Amino acid sequence: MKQKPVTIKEIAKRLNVSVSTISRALHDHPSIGLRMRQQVKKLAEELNYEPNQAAISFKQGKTFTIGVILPNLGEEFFSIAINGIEDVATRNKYTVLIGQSHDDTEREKLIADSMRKHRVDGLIVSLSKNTVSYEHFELLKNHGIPVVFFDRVPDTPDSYTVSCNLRSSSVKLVDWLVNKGITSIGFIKGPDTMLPSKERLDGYFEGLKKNNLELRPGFVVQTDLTQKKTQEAMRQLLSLKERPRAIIAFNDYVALEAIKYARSKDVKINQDIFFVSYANLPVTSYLDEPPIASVEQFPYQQAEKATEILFQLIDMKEGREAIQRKVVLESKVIVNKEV
Amino acid sequence: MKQKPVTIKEIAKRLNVSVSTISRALHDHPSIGLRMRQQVKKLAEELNYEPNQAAISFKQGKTFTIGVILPNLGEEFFSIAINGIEDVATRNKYTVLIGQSHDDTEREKLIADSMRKHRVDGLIVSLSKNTVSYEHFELLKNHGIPVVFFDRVPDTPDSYTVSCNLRSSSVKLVDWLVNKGITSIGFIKGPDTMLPSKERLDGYFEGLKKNNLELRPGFVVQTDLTQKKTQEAMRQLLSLKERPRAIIAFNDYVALEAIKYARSKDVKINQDIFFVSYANLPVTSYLDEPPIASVEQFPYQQAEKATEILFQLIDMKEGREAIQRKVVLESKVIVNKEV
DNA sequence: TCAAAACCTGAAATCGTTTTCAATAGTTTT
DNA sequence: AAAACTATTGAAAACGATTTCAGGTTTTGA
Repeated sequence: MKQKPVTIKEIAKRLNVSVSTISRALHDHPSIGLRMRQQVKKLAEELNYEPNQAAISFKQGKTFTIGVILPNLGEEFFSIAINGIEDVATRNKYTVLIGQSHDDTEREKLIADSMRKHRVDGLIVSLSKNTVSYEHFELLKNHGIPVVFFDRVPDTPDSYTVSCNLRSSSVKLVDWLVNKGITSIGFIKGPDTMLPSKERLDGYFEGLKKNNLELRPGFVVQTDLTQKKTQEAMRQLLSLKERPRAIIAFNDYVALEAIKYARSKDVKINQDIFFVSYANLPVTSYLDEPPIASVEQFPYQQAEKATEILFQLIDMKEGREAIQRKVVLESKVIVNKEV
Repeated sequence: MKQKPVTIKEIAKRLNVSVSTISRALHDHPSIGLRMRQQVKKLAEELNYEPNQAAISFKQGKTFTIGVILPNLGEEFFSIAINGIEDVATRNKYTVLIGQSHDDTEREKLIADSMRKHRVDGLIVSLSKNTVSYEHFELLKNHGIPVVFFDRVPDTPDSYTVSCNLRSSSVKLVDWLVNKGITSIGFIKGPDTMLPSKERLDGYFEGLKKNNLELRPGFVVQTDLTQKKTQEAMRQLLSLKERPRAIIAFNDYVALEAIKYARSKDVKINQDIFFVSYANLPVTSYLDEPPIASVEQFPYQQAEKATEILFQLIDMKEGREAIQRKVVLESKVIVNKEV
């Protein structure tokens, strides 16, 4: 029952050859004869030999593990992203270590530290909404551990990032609304610490300008992504003498919360006020009055691309110059419901 | 920049003592003098020494890693459960390897295999909905790797499981509905392969009997948890000459899908038909007409308990008899909306 | 004062695998 | 037939930390 694992030594002993031969045979090293190779493989099979990963990691100084730090698996956006990471990792015969920062910078640091101690070969990160400094990741890089960010990326020019073009998609959102005849557009922005938050806002401004609309006072409100602050933001918008006809929300969760609040104030969703947002999460399909449009940010593709870059960084210890530091995917406005 | 990690050897060399002394000093071994101990620790600190986990794993034959296999992180139930597992693991200085079966038994096998190869010290599993045989986990056990299941547990008597008492909560659901004056109750059951599915159904039957209601023909329909089958199930219920006044859905996702379908057929939710379900997921709060009641299954607590048991199994290589094999938590009916 | 106990430290083996450097045997070239 | 290859294998070191066994020094007890 408690059989101890078969080692290469055991096989060597049985075949009366050296361990080096076994190792080479199992790796299809060209200098091993066909007969011997087959013999070894056959016996290894019979004995259910499985290489001791710990020993290999130790010897090679690599763990064949990549770390992933993201805010919250409960958000569909990230759980989809994980799939992209896993798929690429599996393809490369790597395993994935996942940590959730829960949007807490301290926790993020702890996890980064733990990942470093576990000597992951590389790290994929989507930043906590509160993170403003990146030393804990610099530390990793100094230890020779490459780091690639996706979606919630830092603004440092030398870091590797994959993100969506939210500026252009924000412009597109405004365009789309204006095209529907809606010109009174409010905006719920996210935390100022987040780069993607700024991008959205800039796009909103650009969209207004492009359509010759002026920014009305009180039409931009802010949430820190908590339910409470989102409600407060929504309260502010609803208290305006002249309410916006449409509201661009930071993401679908914010939109959901805002919709919920508005509904509680007897606002007729998609009649009095339209909502549009970002992320296009599957969960919104269950609402009877979902945001009428949402910007698809392709979490799977972002994560996939980030992981591919990470593996390039892991593999090529030099010649990194060839790798693009900033990858920007085009996002897409998805219309959920025609008005 | 590409500084190679400090080893115990390096410290030994600098202090002109042996590596054994360093190792002992760092572990507070009693046989090391106070002066030496402090000296070593000071230098280790200065050099930012960090033990090579791979080397330790290798030497000790333990990876200090537990594996987790669950159907789908995208389901809030499981992403909450993960938190419980992570917390307990962190407390025990373990890391967590996560794999998603995506409800595919083949994938589940592959992951279990990969976990075994990575020599995880233990495994937490919530079964894929399609899994009917458990050899792939038996294999792990034969290799001395303990396995603990939670929520979606197998029916084998000798496995360690943590689950919720769904039978009793189903009875409670029926009681609650009857108490509201609703006696015409339909039931959307899950796949027959799942033990928890059977439990729910049994509870439903028991609840009917207890309240002297008889099972009406066509009132029990089945879904395999896909959207399509859920819609089909709902279609069947709605096509009955006498429709049920309330429907007990397998879980919140099924309920959401069923509600969506019903809505599309112009059924007035919470007027014509009431929905109740299982899981009590946060996401349902965004619906304007959510299931009026849901059975809270305490994913965090289930996962936490399962992980605690796993660590008991890992630590006590013998004396396992003391550990309870079947832990059943009481579930609770949560009322979302008074009728 | 001398033996015994207490205290502190070092040498070396060990874990499983990979890899470098040789070494042998057999084969081809000249 | 000697020289030069080629093909195949082995021996041993290395990776970093832990641990057993033993050795040396100091302190304690009588």
